[in-house]
Amino acid sequence: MDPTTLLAILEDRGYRLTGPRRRVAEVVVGKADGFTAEELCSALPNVGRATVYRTLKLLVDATIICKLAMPDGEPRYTPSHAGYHHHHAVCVDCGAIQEFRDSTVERVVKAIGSDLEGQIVGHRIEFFIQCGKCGGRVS
Amino acid sequence: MDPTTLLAILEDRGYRLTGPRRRVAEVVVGKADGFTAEELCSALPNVGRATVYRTLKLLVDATIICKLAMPDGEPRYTPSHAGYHHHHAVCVDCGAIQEFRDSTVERVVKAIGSDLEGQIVGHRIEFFIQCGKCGGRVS
DNA sequence: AGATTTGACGATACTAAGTCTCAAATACTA
DNA sequence: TAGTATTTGAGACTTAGTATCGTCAAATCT
Ligand SMILES: [Zn+2]
Ligand SMILES: [Zn+2]
Ligand SMILES: [Zn+2]
Ligand SMILES: [Zn+2]
Repeated sequence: MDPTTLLAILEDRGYRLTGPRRRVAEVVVGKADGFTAEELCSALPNVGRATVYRTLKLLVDATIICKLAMPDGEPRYTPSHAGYHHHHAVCVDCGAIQEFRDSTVERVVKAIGSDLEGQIVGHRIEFFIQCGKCGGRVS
Repeated sequence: MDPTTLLAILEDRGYRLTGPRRRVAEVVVGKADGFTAEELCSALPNVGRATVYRTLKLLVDATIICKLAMPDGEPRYTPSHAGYHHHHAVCVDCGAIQEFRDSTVERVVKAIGSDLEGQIVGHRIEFFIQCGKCGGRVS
């Protein structure tokens, strides 16, 4: 996604197109392999921390980026390419992210849900990998 | 699990059975529905924060308790009943936790892994539910 | 039992990640 | 372009957890 499209989506949702948001958009779309909030803050020294975090929240709400958690719980953000429900495989060494969707997974999720007491309101599925560059076998 | 068994496991792993650890064990085994680290600190005002966190880490390493994350990322701990690999369904309202294991899930995980670039080194699967008590349909 | 060794404790300082506040700046609207 | 609601950002604050280090006590040895 290019910055202009990203900003258009925010505009459609009723947000103003401000300088700081433009600058955040510019950086976010360039981070194909995901990033942490702090990385973004460092990359944008003249945008306030609060604004960076606020904008991240807007982008997550707009499903322009995804927020996911590393094994230790550290949050990581990644530009979302798919327009639909999906999950992520994250390289634990370099942070590279692959999105995937698998209908079998979703079917199984539904099946398990019917065996549990209560009603499923959400699920989280994340795979942790070592990518090819980082020493993992390339399948 | 009763406190004595829990402590025996720690002892087997080479740790000393100290007063603070006994007290932590006592409280942890009573929290069937999971708890946060801060809850544990409050429940044990005469055990230092550092010791509470250190003991939690020991218990996670010994697979006596599981550490999992709520949708917003807040960590939650829960006594583990299963001795094998499993996942969790957490009530987003009251924090009640169900453990589950499903061989289909694990098979699908393996299948997806072979489609991804790199090698899977771990996975996280969590379901978020509303339990019966909290308004969710009882299936 | 008493002495020794070493692991564990806990008060406190510190760090990291993120949120809140509010006056000032800015983007849209008419 | 003036009016107004939104947004910004410096910095204080909060929350969750870690590091330090002198003190203490559990296990071991004699
Ligand atoms: Zn990698
Ligand atoms: Zn899914
Ligand atoms: Zn519940
Ligand atoms: Zn599994």
